[in-house]
Amino acid sequence: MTEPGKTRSRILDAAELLFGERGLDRVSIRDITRGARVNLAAINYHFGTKQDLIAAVFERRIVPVNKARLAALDAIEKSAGKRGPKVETILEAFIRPALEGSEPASKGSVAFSKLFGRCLSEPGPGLEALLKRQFEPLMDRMDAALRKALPHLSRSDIYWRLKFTYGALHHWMLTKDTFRPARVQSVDAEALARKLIAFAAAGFRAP
Amino acid sequence: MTEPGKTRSRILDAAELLFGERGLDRVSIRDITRGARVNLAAINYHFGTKQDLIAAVFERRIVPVNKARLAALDAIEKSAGKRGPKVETILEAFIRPALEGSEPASKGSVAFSKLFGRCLSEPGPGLEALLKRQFEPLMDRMDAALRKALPHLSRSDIYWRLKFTYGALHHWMLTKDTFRPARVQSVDAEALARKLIAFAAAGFRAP
DNA sequence: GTTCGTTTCAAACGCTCGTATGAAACCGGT
DNA sequence: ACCGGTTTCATACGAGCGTTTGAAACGAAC
Repeated sequence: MTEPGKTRSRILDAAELLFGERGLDRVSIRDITRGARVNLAAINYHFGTKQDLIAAVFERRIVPVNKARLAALDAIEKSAGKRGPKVETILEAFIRPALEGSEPASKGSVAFSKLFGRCLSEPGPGLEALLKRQFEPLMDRMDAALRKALPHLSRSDIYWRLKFTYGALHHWMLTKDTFRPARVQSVDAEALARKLIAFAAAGFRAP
Repeated sequence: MTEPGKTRSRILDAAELLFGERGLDRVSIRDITRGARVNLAAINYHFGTKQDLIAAVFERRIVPVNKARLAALDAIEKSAGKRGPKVETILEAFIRPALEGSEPASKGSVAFSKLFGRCLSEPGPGLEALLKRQFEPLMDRMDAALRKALPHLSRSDIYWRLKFTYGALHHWMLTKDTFRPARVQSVDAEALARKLIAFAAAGFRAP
């Protein structure tokens, strides 16, 4: 018998690792239970369907990331006072928690980054409702903050420029160093955040 | 017996449509042969493995797109003369053919857009060599053109800013209007290209 | 009509999948 | 010790998968 009380988290850890490495559909329930060293039926018992497990794996990471994003927005709005925060600061509140949430000092780090990129690009049937619930408040807050920072920009332009920004972010999280030529050095999340914030802030300020 | 001589292209069309709609792994060989109204063994006969079929589906679209990109780069370099083309023009040469290639006046249009976004974000084992072959010359040309247009930028910065740009492009092609709020109007490829070029050109010019 | 290479066909192979089931084990409360 | 709810277990179910195989059909050349 597996060590009691740990089955659930072992499944979540193994699933996260494998889903990150190989994608959601190329990982079977048996792969996960093998990796977690638990019985096959444990997934059904603890989570229900594979789709439910996917949602649980994702949710345990995205919820704290988006909470941190909202908290960061609160903090920057509070300390900016009447004029509101600058574009760079707003983008940082959006980008940094995602990158930090995907790079804890654990071995799940690369896995979650890829999983994050994957699930946010192609949620699949089970995740769309979860994503909508999770992201609508955050996107409304981002929209409001960016409108204040860039009052001449239409909401439509804000939407599209924000979509380009998170498209680039998700793409990086998913692909990391794929196809990077040898002449370009790899970057960590910190450096990537700086580069993306500079790029996107300039893009937001485009005429 | 299926109408002779058409089997191969019927398979390619059906596969493209289904891979685009549902992703590579969620579409079985039987789904494709059902959609194409051909015999199950036809895929093995004409293409070999499923992986080989994926590569063939993708290759028949990406090759003309990248050819058009290189031709567009040729044309703008020729007509710009000594000073070289502007960043916007370079980005247009990169972005527009991809969007045009994915929106022919056929019913495969949305399918290829998603397939393009998907394969370029996560190629999978069979496609990496093809992608490398297809993209290395293009990326070298883009690098050279952008260096000329922005001589103060390091090659590293050019690489990362280009990655953000195509990350955003691929993300849009894959997700289109997912999560777009009702207050924002949908855009066609033409309008998207204009917006992304403006955004990215400003991002390239960031300090 | 015959031959031969190509193409299509029906069926099989060997395997894996996600989900479900009933029994056994566990643990805490009485 | 007994009970009951929870958890783990081994196994089965029903279905589907990608690949292969040998025969039949086809079409062009002689």
